Amino acid sequence: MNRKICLKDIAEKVGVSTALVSYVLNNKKEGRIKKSVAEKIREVATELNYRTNQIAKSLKTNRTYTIGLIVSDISNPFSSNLARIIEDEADKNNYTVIFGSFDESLQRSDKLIDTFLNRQVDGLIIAPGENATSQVLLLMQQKVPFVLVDRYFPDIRTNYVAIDNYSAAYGAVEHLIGSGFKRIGMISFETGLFNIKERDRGYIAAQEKNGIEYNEECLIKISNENLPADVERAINTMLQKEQPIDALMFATNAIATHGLKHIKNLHIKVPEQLALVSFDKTDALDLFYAPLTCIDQPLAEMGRIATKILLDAIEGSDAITQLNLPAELLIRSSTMHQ
Amino acid sequence: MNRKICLKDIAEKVGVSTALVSYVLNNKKEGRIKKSVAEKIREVATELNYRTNQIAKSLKTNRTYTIGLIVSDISNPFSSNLARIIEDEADKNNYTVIFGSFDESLQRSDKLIDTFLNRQVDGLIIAPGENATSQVLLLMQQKVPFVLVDRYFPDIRTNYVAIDNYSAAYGAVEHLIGSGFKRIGMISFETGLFNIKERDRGYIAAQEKNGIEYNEECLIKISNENLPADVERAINTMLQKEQPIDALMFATNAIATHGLKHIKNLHIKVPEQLALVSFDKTDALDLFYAPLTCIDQPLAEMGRIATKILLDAIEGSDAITQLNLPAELLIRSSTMHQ
DNA sequence: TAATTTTGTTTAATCGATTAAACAAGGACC
DNA sequence: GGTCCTTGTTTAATCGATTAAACAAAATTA
Repeated sequence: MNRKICLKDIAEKVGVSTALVSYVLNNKKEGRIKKSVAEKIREVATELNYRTNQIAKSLKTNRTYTIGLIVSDISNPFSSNLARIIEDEADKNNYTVIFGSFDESLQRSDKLIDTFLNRQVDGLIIAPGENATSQVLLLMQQKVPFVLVDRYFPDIRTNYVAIDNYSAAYGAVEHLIGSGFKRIGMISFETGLFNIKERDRGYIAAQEKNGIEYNEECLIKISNENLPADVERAINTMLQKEQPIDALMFATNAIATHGLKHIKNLHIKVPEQLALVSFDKTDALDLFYAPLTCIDQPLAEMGRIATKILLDAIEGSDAITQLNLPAELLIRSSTMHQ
Repeated sequence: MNRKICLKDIAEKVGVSTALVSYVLNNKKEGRIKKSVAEKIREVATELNYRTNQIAKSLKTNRTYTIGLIVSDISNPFSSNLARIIEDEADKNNYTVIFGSFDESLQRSDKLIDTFLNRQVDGLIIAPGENATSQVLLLMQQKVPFVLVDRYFPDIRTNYVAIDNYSAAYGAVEHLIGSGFKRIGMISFETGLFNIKERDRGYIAAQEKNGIEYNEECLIKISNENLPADVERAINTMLQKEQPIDALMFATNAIATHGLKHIKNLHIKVPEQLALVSFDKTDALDLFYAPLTCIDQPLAEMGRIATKILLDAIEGSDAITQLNLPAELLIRSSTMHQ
């Protein structure tokens, strides 16, 4: 790259000190600086095409106006949509976002946090993985401003914005039961993640509450590693029981996407043979032959609020905000008898 | 945040100069430093939980190990998938990615470039918008390392990685013609973007080459602003002609997604009444009742190569690499007569 | 007129690293 | 014993900003 123009270049050209240039370009000491000089400085700055070196500025001011976004996979539509909201909200406040995906690996998220802190981000927005409690505790101890989104730890007092997963699942199952479905399956993750466990719990509770005996075989927890194969196997299992399921719930959009591909291949009629509900809302769910009834998380709100909370924390607030927003159940063809 | 540990803290605790600490932690002057001292320094660094201040380091070394990714919308699956590839590739080389979406606004992309350059990114990966030529020329003039992806300008000699859009569209149309479809429509963007215009050109050329007279009414170019409404209108128009189309091609995944929703609502049989082809490959296209024949761009390759080219440029290479990769036509139900 | 205030600007320290160059002490060589 | 290397470490400049404090000159007040 070309040698860059710095304050000194402007200062020399105008014949003043760098301090004065800095004051002018930052609009400080407004009343004190002679108008003609200020004008001249601004003129020369534009003429030389001056560009603030944020790195130098950050070193001195101890603020990078950067926030780090850590998610499991930025290419998951949930994450990329969230990223977009956060980007916009950050931008409004002159922040820039750096991001990283940890693929549910504790080691990778450790490394990401480390990298981002080295880069002196002003704060972090994290959708933490399983077993990330020690990570989070460390951040608290180091007094790093951060907020968790989507996923959180009920036992740790941190900022977080998420939905009420229990109620969301509960509501979805009640809707299924109300629509006449009786043998409701669910594919979920074998995980310690609280948000997922809450979905499981809601699924179970709604059935018990409505006099449906909870059948262990109907809640299949798969691993993230072999997602596609595990989903297929789970569906096959639940359909091949002597009492096959008549409704199926997907705990996440990733499970749903693979589940739908399989169900499609099996030429199963939805909802006649099998009703379906999924968490999240994606284009893929819309375009399935029976558009899916889904639990639509208020992504825009989550992203906006999370960013807001983080920026407040960065500004020094030590309030802790914990928010469980309601998710909306969008009822569509996949659970409606014709 | 807590006061941070810096080199000086380690130096004082060990009783040496900061220079020595820096040498040790960066593994420089290997042979020269007494082993016991080096060990002690490393020990104290861990003990104090030292964290390099990358900002300070960057200021001195003039390298941030950051690359800026500028796309129209990070939440578009094409962009987020690309972002993920770039992230992984960057990470392998110890780079971090900052991103920004410009929503096809020239002004916003100008601002993003400005912000990123102020932050001293080492280089940029850009999927540039319409009329961005002056932007790009400016980057060249300032000798900023950058590479364009997906979109590029044929008249400007820059690094780029994209597909061969003309051939991709041409091939898709030939496939349609070969499958017996005769009145092929296309919904594209009214834009100056070369990659889109190439798709249009391929669409037209393939028909002419195969003795199908090109009908202007069958290529409808919409605007990005009212995409959903425009897509619906375009489809209606092409279906309501006295000679309705029997096949339709979507120029991008965004057009396709909205188009499919509409076609679904119209209960059109695919491919019996209307065959469909789309650029890009997304889950949504897979889950449509007739999985879409699509032009699958080699995203992973594009992302990897683009990153590689950029890193080379950052390292000082002034080679210009221009790559048009072939895209694969995935033939699926939406164009196959039963 | 002297003291004080205001206006306009500069000086110089600082942020936390890196790194060329200087320096000191010990060992090898003639 | 003097010269020259080696080895091991420190000094000090530097990156490009910010900003408290100092300073000088002009204007106001007493």
